[in-house]
Amino acid sequence: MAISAHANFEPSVCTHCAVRGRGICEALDGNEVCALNEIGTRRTLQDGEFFAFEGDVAKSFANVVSGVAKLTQCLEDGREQIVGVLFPSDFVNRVSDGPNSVYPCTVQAAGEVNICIFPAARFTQVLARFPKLERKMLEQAQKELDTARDWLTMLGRKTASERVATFLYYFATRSAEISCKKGHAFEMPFTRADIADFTGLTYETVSRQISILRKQGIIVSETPRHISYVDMERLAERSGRGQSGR
Amino acid sequence: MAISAHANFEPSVCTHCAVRGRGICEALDGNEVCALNEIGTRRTLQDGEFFAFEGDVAKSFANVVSGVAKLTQCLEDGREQIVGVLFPSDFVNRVSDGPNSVYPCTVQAAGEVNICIFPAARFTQVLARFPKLERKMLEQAQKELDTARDWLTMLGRKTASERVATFLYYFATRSAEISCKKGHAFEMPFTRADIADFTGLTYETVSRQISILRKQGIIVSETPRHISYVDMERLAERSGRGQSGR
DNA sequence: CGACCGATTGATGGAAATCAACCGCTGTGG
DNA sequence: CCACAGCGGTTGATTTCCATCAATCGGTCG
Repeated sequence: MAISAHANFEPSVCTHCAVRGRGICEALDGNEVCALNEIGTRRTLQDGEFFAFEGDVAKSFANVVSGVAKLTQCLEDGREQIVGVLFPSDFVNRVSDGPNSVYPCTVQAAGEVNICIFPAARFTQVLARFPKLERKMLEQAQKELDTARDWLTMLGRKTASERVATFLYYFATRSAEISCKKGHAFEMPFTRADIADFTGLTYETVSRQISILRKQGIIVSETPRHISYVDMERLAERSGRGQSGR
Repeated sequence: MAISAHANFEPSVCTHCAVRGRGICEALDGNEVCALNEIGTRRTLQDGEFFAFEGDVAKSFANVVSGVAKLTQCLEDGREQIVGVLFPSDFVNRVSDGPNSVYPCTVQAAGEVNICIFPAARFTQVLARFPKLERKMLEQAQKELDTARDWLTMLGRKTASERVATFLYYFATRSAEISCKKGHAFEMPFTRADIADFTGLTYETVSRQISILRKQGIIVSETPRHISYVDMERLAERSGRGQSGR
């Protein structure tokens, strides 16, 4: 007997996955997501562990399930820049130019990160079967592009204090989206040096700017990496654009 | 009689179009491209003319046919940053989030620009018929993202002289790709102020850095906006990354 | 012709980098 | 068990690179 379109064969690992309803998996129904589950494997990255290196051939793609990862680029003398941040449901891939395309940046865990890994070749086959998946990836790529462009404006035109405010606003916003909690308190997996690599500053300057925000009561933090309160209103003012946490 | 799959109904305006073999149109064969031609209209933008404004609802998309356009973002006090450059075959669109999505940045002609305009709603219908088109757009979005990320590293971590070298290397490379000419001479539609908005510097600093490159013989230019020779090798060295003109 | 714009170059100032000292915490080995 | 090394973070002193302010030039257009 043919499988009914309404029978639900969704794997339980997917049903219980924190990002089932977001990101690329959202595009597929219970039966379709089987195809992804069949080729996907779960893995945990420890703090600082790398998933991929800039210039390596992209043999596998990955969906972030929990935690935060940074995308970085380096200049040959070691100067480093964070060019992207992956939150749960964000997808690392490289479908652009054939099977031998390389990662344009390094992917490194900031804190513990759970990912769902897909072999690139097999993912590409699945992709060919589900146009909905491709549409979802296009939408994600355009959102990432919007974000990257906001950061270009930050790096090109904002002052040190605006940059740090922009970073904190962005991180608080995304953290709240992910955790679905109100109140904008969050755990920060980034060190001061990471924030410096994000904002194009030095870690000393970042530290000073955060101290100022703390003294002004715009943020409250007991330890450097735990933010217990964020005045989003005033942070937005200081970030140089009404809504520029995007 | 049914139309043969091999009959060629490609409109002559497409056949003779400078970007027929590149960008999104490349994805479609002669018959398929009819669908785009039916909804597309040609238009010429004069130097400085705007195609779209940041925050406007994206009612139409456009393919650049000739010339160069800049994508810019502003802070409310007027500080400006160029966040993208459109060369022939680059496509302006916003499929991400429904029919009421807004342009994330302003699109402005730098010099005379020819574009092929598509009403957003009708383009979306055509898109639904041709998955190949969507794939092409995904590839383009990922390439734009790669470019934007390279620029993040430029703005976050490079010195003034490296930034100007990076800009010139990028522009010379893309100009050569488009014109398919060897020798890396090119007409520069950007003013010093535009280059400043690209590199996150002031126009005075840009002018000084270009003067230095001229004195060192790395570039030769009779008038400020015409570059008659570029030593790509030495320019790449000065740009801070072996291949970072991308 | 004079006004204006884009560009160049010089003089000066300031924001952030660099250099440096020190604190608290963690982990480790004598 | 304590000494101490190492790391992340904070804060102060000094330097530097680029922004700012300013003067001038050549070309174009009304």
